[in-house]
Amino acid sequence: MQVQFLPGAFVGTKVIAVVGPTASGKSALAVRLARQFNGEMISADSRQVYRGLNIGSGKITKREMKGVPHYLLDVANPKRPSFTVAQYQKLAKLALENIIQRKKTPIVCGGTGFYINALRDNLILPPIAPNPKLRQQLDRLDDRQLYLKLKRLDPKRAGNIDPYNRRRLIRAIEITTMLGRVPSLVIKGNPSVKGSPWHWLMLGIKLSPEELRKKIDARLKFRINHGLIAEVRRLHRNGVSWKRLDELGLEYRYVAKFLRQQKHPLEMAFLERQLSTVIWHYAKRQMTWFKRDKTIQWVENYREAERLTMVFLRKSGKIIKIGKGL
RNA sequence: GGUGCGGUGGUGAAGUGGUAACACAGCGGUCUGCAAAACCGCAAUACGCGGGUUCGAUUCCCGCCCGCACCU
Repeated sequence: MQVQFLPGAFVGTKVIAVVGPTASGKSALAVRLARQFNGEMISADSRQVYRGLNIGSGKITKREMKGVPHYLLDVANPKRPSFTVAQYQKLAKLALENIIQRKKTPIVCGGTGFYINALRDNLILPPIAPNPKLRQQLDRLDDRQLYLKLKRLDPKRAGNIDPYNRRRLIRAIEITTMLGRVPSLVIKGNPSVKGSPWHWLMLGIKLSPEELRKKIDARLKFRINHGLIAEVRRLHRNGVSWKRLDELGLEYRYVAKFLRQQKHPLEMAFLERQLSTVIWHYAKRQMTWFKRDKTIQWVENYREAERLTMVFLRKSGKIIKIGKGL
């Protein structure tokens, strides 16, 4: 019996998330769910938010969307490193509310675990914007000095921070420094979580390491043969600096290096191998992030995802079944 | 055939008469405004083979094997 859901047939405070490592097939599965369960997509990908990063970021194409609306794609300018989790949280929340209001099922799909958590757990992100001047100043200090400084300003935070990670050290100091002026906002130490007003079904795509590696390599090959290099070249011509491309990581970082060095075409093989392992590293980092989240239910195929979704939506939701016999 | 140089963990590459750096790859992990980023930890059945010198050899000597270069 075919089960379908009529538009507006259930009221949702429910949202579905599809997570998993890169190249695991999240988008395809999520779109399929969206079509079956009257959903709309919210991307949770820190690179797909940028305009012009398409092939390299694996952004879904118009065609692959199959008519399902997608949010949080192409919302930022790649030239500037302005986009952050905080920004994402804000925009995604708006999109989420909008979708829910229209009685659709929001499906959050992406591989940026931090973004998903920020949205889902309503992380309280300190209301302190990055301060470039202060950062520049702090950047002159070495790790040890930064650590000691933080320890003086906010011993609690110093207690649980990674003392060698200067990027985070700097941000922590930035927060306490700015926070000092606003006593009412003292969330020093380890800030927290507000909790979500919605119910979440967390679906994770499970793949064996071997399978995943194969998919990564196949996809990479495809990208290289279908305009990846040209995309990066174009981005640079349009004003995205080499430095910025480097920050963007993976494909953008290594293809940019490749282009800059003007290497022989033979070096292409080297580029491909290099990218393959770097992307693999990334996938592993994603896995260690998702592994920690015990609320994720791991599925191996669409059927399992579909089943869980059905159960999830049915719980206290109004569902209309349309069987053959109806 | 001769001469020279070299053979160190999966790969690259240091080094020492008292059993061996480092980098990469591998594996594990952190994560509250750059998160495809940044950062941390672990393991390694590693000194070509056989002799000799020595208290002790990966390090010195001899022979052999293999690679590279040059010579005939």
